Amino acid sequence: MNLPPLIQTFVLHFGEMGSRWGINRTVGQIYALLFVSAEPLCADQIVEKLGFSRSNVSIGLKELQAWNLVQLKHLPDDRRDYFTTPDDLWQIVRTLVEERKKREIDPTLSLLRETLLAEPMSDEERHAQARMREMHDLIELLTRWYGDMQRLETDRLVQLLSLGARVQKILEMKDRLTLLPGRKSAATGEEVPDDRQSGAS
Amino acid sequence: MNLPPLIQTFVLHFGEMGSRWGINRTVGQIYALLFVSAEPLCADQIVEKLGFSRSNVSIGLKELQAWNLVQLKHLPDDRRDYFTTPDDLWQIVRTLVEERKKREIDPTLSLLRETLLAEPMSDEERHAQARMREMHDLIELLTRWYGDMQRLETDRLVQLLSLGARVQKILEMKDRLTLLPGRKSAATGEEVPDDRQSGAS
DNA sequence: CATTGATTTCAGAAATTTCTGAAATTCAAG
DNA sequence: CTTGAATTTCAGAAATTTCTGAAATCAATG
Repeated sequence: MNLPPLIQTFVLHFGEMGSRWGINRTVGQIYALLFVSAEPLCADQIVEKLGFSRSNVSIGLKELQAWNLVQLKHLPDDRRDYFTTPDDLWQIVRTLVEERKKREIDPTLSLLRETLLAEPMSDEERHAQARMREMHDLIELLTRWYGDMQRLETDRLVQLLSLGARVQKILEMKDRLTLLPGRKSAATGEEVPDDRQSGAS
Repeated sequence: MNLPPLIQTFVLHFGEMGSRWGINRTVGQIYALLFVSAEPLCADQIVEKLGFSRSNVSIGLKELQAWNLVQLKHLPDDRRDYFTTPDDLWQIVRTLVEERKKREIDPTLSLLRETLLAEPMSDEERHAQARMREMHDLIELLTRWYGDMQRLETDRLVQLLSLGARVQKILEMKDRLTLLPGRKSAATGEEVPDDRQSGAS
């Protein structure tokens, strides 16, 4: 491995982490390297820096492409493919979550839905089914929430995340508003009379 | 494998999913089985139902205990350990997230913090460090947010999740309130200087 | 349409992970 | 203590995953 120490540390760490996430070490390291590199790299440069075999790098890059985690660039007068990660970290996070959802959550939801249609043949199965329904509902709640967040613009999302627990206060305010008779909930967004005086102070 | 079809499907699926999550198939299956079982099970019952070797089950259970994912029960006049999963699914989710954070996020944050202290020796390292800082800040934002959510009572959390994108409307309302000069934010009840974090993008 | 260089494929080697059965350990009760 | 049921440990077997180098494929260029 042929890297400045700071970068090497980072690359090795991501290799390790990758393997805990079901991503193989090589792929994790390649990604980490691309992530910190100022310029796009081609396969041979990666071979040179990480010391894997050419074919291994090739397969790793293909996997990263399958996950939509890298972008292809081309330099003029050079037909090699050069790879980078998106500059925008939020974009990376979105992609990561999206792909994991596609591969893990969605199939699980389908399986649960199917299983819930079956007629239980025993108390044992009846109980299992009840449990699966709980899981199904919870995953669906989370998924729906995630879908909503995914759609927000990054700035809004960051704003919301930064708010953290303080959003709690807003919910309490919403409750107060909701309690006022003859009004619709501000939170549900149906008809909020534009009256900024009401909840506050 | 000695299970009603409905349960078997579920157990096998979770075995597969487990392996994508860096959890081995056996452990995933044991967990799934415990999850849908009405009664606590002891190691031998698991052996009987899943057909693994006794020692394999023993190791799997130990791993689940290390993850805090199972509870121990004892029956009167029986010194075998019986295992269950918590009834409350939200508790399960909390534990899962907590443990993954402990094993994956926290070490990564430490590594990033350390790396950011080093003096870069080249432009290459300087760029890498800038990138790592972005990552560090983003993870910290997410972690902090997660900490806040973790602390909410389940009911509040569910309420918040159910709200989904509609929370957006509330933020807009908050903005309107905030814009009025010389006022305290109705939302947070505190003085409102600008939002703390401006994000890592 | 042949040449050249880049890239991918693939079969087997190497490494890692998982699994097993036998032996060792633990611990409550006699 | 001893006994015996329950559990854990551990060394090696089995299975799976990762990695390699050689050969095949592809695609731009003269």
